[in-house]
Amino acid sequence: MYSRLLRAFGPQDWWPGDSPFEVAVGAILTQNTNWQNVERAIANLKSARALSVKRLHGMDPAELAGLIRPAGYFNVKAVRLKSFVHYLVARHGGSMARMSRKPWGPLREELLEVHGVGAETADSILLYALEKPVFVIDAYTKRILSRHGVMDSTSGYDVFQDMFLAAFPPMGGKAARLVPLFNEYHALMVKLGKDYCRPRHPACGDCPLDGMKA
DNA sequence: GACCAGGCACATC
DNA sequence: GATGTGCATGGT
Repeated sequence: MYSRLLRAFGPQDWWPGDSPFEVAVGAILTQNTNWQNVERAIANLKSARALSVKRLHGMDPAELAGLIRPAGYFNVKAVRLKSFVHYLVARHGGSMARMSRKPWGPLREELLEVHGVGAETADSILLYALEKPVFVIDAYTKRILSRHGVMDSTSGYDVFQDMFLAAFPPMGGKAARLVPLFNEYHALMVKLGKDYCRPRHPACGDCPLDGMKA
């Protein structure tokens, strides 16, 4: 699947934030939200000089909500951003670099404890901000795999993720090599989901995956 | 005007 | 454990 998608679409050069912290903020803002709207919110934060751990940590949630308004769910996401920043300060001295020194297994457990950070957001932060070898499952991935008969659509997040990981050989101490692959693979799934495997489009005649056997 | 977008927490059965 | 609901803006 990866080979076909890469051949069809080319590298996606995905999620280029200016810093790991910005990527983590984007991961929360993009929950169930178009990335274009997230970019507006991030631009607002930047022009307010608010895109830093220190500024967000001290900011009133209502003020933060006003800045991230274009991303939707702004009241909810303001609280979630505050929760994440609080966690980052309390557990890692406010530093993504220090956070990254921990193995991703314990980090994932910590992130899932943060209010507003679920499995996908946690894995997105681990892969795209901290460059840990974790595969991200999202609505696109679930739709594509279930529609192509690879997975049951009702299966949970971990079932999808385990299936993906099982498809790769054990890497031992070289798991870091999977990071660029997982990064690109997930981005290609999103591309396919956006352009071909859309909701209420059961048949997509020129899908790059047509003819594959599950 | 309907549908969609890189989820999550919480309530209810 | 499965299912339903609120959260909200902006593009197509």
